[in-house]
Amino acid sequence: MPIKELAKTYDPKTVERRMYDWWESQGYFKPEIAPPDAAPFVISIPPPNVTGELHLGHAMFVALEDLMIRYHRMVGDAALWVPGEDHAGIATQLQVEKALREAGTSRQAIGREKFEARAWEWKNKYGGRIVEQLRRLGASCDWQRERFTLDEGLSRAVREAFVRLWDMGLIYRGEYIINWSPGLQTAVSDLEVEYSEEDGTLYYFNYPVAGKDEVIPVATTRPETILGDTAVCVHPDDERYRHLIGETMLVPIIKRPIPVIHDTYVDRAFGTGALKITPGHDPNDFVIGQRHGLPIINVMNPDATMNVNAGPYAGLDRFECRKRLWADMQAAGLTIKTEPYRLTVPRSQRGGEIIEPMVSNQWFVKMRPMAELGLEAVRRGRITVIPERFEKVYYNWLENIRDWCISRQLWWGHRIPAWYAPDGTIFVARSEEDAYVQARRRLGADVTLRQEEDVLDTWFSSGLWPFSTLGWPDDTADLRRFYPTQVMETGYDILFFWVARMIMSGLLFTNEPPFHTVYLHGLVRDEQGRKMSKTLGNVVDPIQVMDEYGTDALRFTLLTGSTPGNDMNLSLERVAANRNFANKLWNAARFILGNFDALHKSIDTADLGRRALSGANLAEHYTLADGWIRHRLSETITKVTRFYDTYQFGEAGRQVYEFFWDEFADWYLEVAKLELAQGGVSAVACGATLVYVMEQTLRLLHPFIPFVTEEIYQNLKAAEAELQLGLAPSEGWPAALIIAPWPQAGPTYPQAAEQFALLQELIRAIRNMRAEHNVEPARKIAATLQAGEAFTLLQQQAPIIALLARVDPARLQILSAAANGASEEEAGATNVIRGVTVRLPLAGMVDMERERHRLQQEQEKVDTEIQRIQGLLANPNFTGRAPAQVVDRERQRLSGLAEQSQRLAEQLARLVG
RNA sequence: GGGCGAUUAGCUCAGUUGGUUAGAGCGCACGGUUCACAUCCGUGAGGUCAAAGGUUCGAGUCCUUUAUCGCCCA
Repeated sequence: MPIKELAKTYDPKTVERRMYDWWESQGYFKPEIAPPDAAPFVISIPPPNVTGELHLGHAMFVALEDLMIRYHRMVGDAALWVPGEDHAGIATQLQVEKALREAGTSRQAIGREKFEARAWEWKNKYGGRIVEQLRRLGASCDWQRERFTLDEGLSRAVREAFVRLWDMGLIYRGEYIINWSPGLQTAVSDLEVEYSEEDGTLYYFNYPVAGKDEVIPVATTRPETILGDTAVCVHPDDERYRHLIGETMLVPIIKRPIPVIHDTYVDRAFGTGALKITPGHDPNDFVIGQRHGLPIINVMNPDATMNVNAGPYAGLDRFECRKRLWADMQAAGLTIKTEPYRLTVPRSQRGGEIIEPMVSNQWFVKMRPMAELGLEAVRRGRITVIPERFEKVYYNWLENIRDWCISRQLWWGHRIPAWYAPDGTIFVARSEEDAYVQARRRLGADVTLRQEEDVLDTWFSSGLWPFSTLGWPDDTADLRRFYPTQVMETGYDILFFWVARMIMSGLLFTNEPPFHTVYLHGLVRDEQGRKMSKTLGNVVDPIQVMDEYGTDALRFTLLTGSTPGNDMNLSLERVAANRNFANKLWNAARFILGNFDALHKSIDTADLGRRALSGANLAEHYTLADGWIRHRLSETITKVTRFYDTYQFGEAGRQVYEFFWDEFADWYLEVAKLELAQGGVSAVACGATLVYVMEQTLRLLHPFIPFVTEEIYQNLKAAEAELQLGLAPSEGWPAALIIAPWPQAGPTYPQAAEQFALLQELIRAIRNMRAEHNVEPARKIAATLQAGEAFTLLQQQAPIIALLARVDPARLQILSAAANGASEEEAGATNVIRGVTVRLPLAGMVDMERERHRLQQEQEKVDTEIQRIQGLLANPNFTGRAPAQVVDRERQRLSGLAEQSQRLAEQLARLVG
């Protein structure tokens, strides 16, 4: 019966889409495929911007989260990955506005309602794109549970949360200094402002005292704010100015009178030792202003032009105003000097425009009480952060948290559920109806309400994500079964923006931490460690990488090349190497499948009923190599599972990689060629081992590289079933690898492992000697092994040695220790491996002088090591304090080395003599 | 100003309770058309683990100081 032959190389393009669609159609992404009593394992996706483009940050989180989800699915948990997207207020609004501009209109021209309609159109048009791209990465999300922050359910959650916060007194509205983005014409939160050190100018000038011939010199970096000054402040103990406290000053040019006040906040040594106070446009001045009951004057319009309070400068842009005002002050003789100055400029995280601190009427969340909850949860270990060091960062931020400005002057977002009565009374309610009910009760039946125009910060809704996506505030079945979630995996750059806020709101609204573990990954940078940016032109597009190398290669690279919390420099060479790994798996499978027909015959001719093939019956027929590779597989399963369970995914991946390539492919497969060719029972045992190890390794790798592993698995399964080889796993072939049970470590074969290791060393030694002496690779040579205790072992395994070291089987002599060198007459290369002396009689090919030198060097190395260990063992501190295991190991090494040294000495003596 | 991270082979990176002779991929050198794979195979070279000090029987790993680069907070 012919079985389907695999292509010579693995081609991701023909597999990925088909496989993903199949998985999804089978319902494998749904938690319901696990038994109803299975423990849930839930991750809420970090919702990407609905109109965004896939970047490597997305690829990173998908790789990590999909790995965890797939692992837990295989472990048998009810794995649920809740997908969804974020409406990303500012970003999306900007895109829609840009489109409107291109169409020759504007948001203001079409009005709020039409704008919102356009934004939804935009969302529907481009929103599918990012989702498609997540699928492309292999994300095994339950798409039937997909949510969007602006959908009806989540909007309801937002209103509910807002109302509850208001009722608890944790939301307030008022005039405070906030960060104003003139370009976007909205307030932004503290987190959305970045500070950059830049070269600027410090302007020194004299503040004239009204009615006197005195002045107070002050300095500022922003002269235009002079127009909003409401005081000059000096230190109470400052001899220079003390006598002027209480005097009235005149604001330059506009000549508005303001007082001289005193406050110990002033640093006498800095600048002139006197401060101008602008409560309307400086956060520190705002605080001083409050302390002293100073009036607040706002001198700017929302677009950062000067307003009527700026008198003659009204209408000018702030920077133009700065120039003109300074020039006018110069003319008036008020200026002293200017000097270059390094200043800290607040810039918008989005777009980088200069942020203006401005007093404005906004909505705020009082953070202290919530922060306490958030701190407690982590302090008491209800939430663990990986890596741990970010806990400190988290504490530090929450301990110094400031109130959160949540209102945005945008149209795309959750409109704040607050209504104003004509008299200014605020009614916060879950719906307009509710607001009216409240209002009518207070203000009479004919009251009319106007809803707040502002929308909420996008992060307000994101903060509810882990529970709002599961149905909160309703007590849904999903919420009961899947909340709290288990792991929150995301980039460390949004620890404050998002993670901390989810923790706080989860604790406040659901009384539970929304997840027990926070796993933070780092940024993906370019090969030189630079941040990827469009302007630098070093952006790597994950789609292109997947096109070229396959999704699995990209995933494996991201997963094995990074450690939690650390940035990663992505190297395309590494992606290529991992593509090669996928191909290696593919070809190993191809080899195994290619032998199925022969195996079929072996089974028929071997004196074994097919039913007797499995398990213990076959174990009797395992060869040394079978025992060895099965032993190594068991060890690998144990180790790798431990790494998965402790979030050391990179190490887990590397371990399987090395096991598969360096041990299974490089050694076992080579041995298998021999066994299979011989036929009979041992061939059958070999076939069983091949299938078993291959299949188990595919399981270990599936969470990393789902596509190639599933494709191979399906081929293996189909071929085996067709030929009825009886080599299926004991519990049968699961329908798909994605739902196959996670491997359990099988029996170990320590003796086989040790013996095979000796074989490997011997074979490597022979290969090494061949290479050193330039023996043509194809040439079969003679070899003598003086085996010592390993005599029986080596005799039995002689065919393997012959094959892998390319020794002529007829001229491979294996001698017991007693029998001494039958081929002494021949000069040759020699080496000693553990107790075994290897001699290659390479007549005429060996430079005896060089050989002697090499042996001497070898012996020196061994002797140095012997001395080191002898010293160690002679130290009572070591033997007394080191664990017995460690001491024992050293003792064993010493005896091995001693023997090796002795043998080397013998060889040297022979050469000399 | 406070805090954190990085510094390991030419390059990109691993190295998690301190325990043999510090690893991988790529690159490099030499050699290979062995019927799974040249996206491959074999062999090899290459590291005072940033520097100094300390703890310890034992330090890439823990502590202190310093240097360089980067990030976060103020």
